[in-house]
Parts: sequence; structure tokens; C-alpha cells
Amino acid sequence: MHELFAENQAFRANGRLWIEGPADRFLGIGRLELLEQIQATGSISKAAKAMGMSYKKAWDLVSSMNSQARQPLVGAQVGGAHGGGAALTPAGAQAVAEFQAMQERFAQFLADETARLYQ
Amino acid sequence: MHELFAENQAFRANGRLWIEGPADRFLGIGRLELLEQIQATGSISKAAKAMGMSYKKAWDLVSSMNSQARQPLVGAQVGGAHGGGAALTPAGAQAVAEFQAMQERFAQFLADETARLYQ
DNA sequence: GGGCGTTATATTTTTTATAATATAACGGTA
DNA sequence: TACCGTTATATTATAAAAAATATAACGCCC
Repeated sequence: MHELFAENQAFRANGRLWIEGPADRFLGIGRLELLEQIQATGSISKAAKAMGMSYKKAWDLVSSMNSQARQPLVGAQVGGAHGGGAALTPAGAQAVAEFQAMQERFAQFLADETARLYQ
Repeated sequence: MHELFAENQAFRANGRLWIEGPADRFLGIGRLELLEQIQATGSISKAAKAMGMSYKKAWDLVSSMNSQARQPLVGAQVGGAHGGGAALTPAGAQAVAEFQAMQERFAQFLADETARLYQ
């Protein structure tokens, strides 16, 4: 396929990967990063800010994940010491770990396909 | 991961795959289908109609592909017998065949990942 | 030569997605 | 008790994407 575009190897295979349920997307790269940020910051609002995302959008994503999973991925407390906060549940931590692994396998797939473009 | 969502196996891995150049997307599933329709119908406008896509969008996509590839993927004639038409060049036919194969490998990857969700 | 269907292109409108703003409630803490 | 930062939610405004509309040119064919 390399004859088609350029000799400078500037073309590459890329893509997006996600897990979807019967009604909606369940987990993708954006939701994964949101979960990671919640894990790191302890709050949905801080996670949203870190990602340059509106709080509403972050909350909607969390709500979508929590309602689709058998057990919520994110637990939240409203009020209290510092206003409240959020954290990953064990199920959330497991989802993060497993989807990270899935992403790594996908990255390898993409690297293989990019290499094949030039072989 | 199956403990996370449901016992009815309604969740699955899904995704999108494309080839991108330095500036823009080069070839994805939508562009592939457009090329296939051009191949089948002999015209950009008929291909667009078959896909429920505006002619302008189809033309923009063809233009993007033709300008990125070393050789155009689609050749077009304006005026003439039936107003003109378009057809795949040999490079276009090759791009279709190779990206179809890439898509098939991706479908297998997604099937493997879906199976892994429940193993 | 006039009509036809197509390519090629620009402009406008509509739709969709995203962001911004607003408000209430909550529960520690000073 | 008043305050604070957060969750939770709705509404409005903005931006981006897509679709619709318009127009010119082209070259065979009747």
C-alpha cells in the first residue's frame, strides 16, 4: 500500500476502541481517562477540570457508566469535609485495569497495521 | 470483566479504524464505502445518493483522498455521454482491497476482544 | 444548438454536539 | 449557624458538523 501515498512513512493506522452495551456506549478512551482522573483527584469536578471538560459532561458520563454496570464504577459523596468527592469502586478500578489492557492490545494492533502499510 | 455488566452477553468490543496522513484522515470505513459505491455506480452523485450522503460531502471526501494519495484514487469525467461520471483508478481499486483486508483483521480483533470480555 | 446529467464549487440553512450558566441540596468545619 | 466545595440537575447559549440550496461549466446526443 506504500506505493499509494508517500515514501516518508507519514501515514499510519489509527482508530478508536470501546465497549458498548445494548443501549449506549459503556467505556471508551475518554471515559477511561475520566475514571483515571477521578482516581487521581478524588472528585468529578476536579477530574473534569483536568480534562478541560465541563462538569455536566463528566457527570453525564459517570451516570451513564454507573447505570449500565451491575455495580457502580464511581461512588460519590455530597457535602462534608471538602464539599464531597468521588472515588472509584472496586468494580471501577477493575474496569480501568481491564480496559487499559484492552487499549494496549489495540495499540499493538495499530502498530502492526502501520508496519504492514510499508512492508 | 463479565462480572461488571451483565450475564446476558449484551456487551461487546467495538471500534473504528482508519489510515491517517500528516494533515488529515486518508481512508476510513465511510470513505471505503464511498469508493465501493463509486465502483458500483460509476458516479460520485449516485454513490452519494446510495449512501444517503450529500453530493458535496462525497465530493469533499473524494477530493481529500485524491489530494493525499500520490496518485488519485478516483478519476472523474465532466460532461459527455451521460453527463460524466467517476471510476476507481487502479490505485483506488488497490486501496479498496487493502483496506477491506485491514477491516477484516480488525473485525477479528474485535471478536477476540468481545470473547475475552466473557472468558 | 439545446437539453441532459454530471462534476465542481460556494453559500446558506439546519441539525447536532458541546459548553456555559444557574440553582438547589448536602454535610463537615470554623 | 454560616460557609465552603462538591454533587446533582436543568436551562440557555455557543460552536461545530452536516445538510440543503444554488450556480457554472462541461461534453455527448438528439
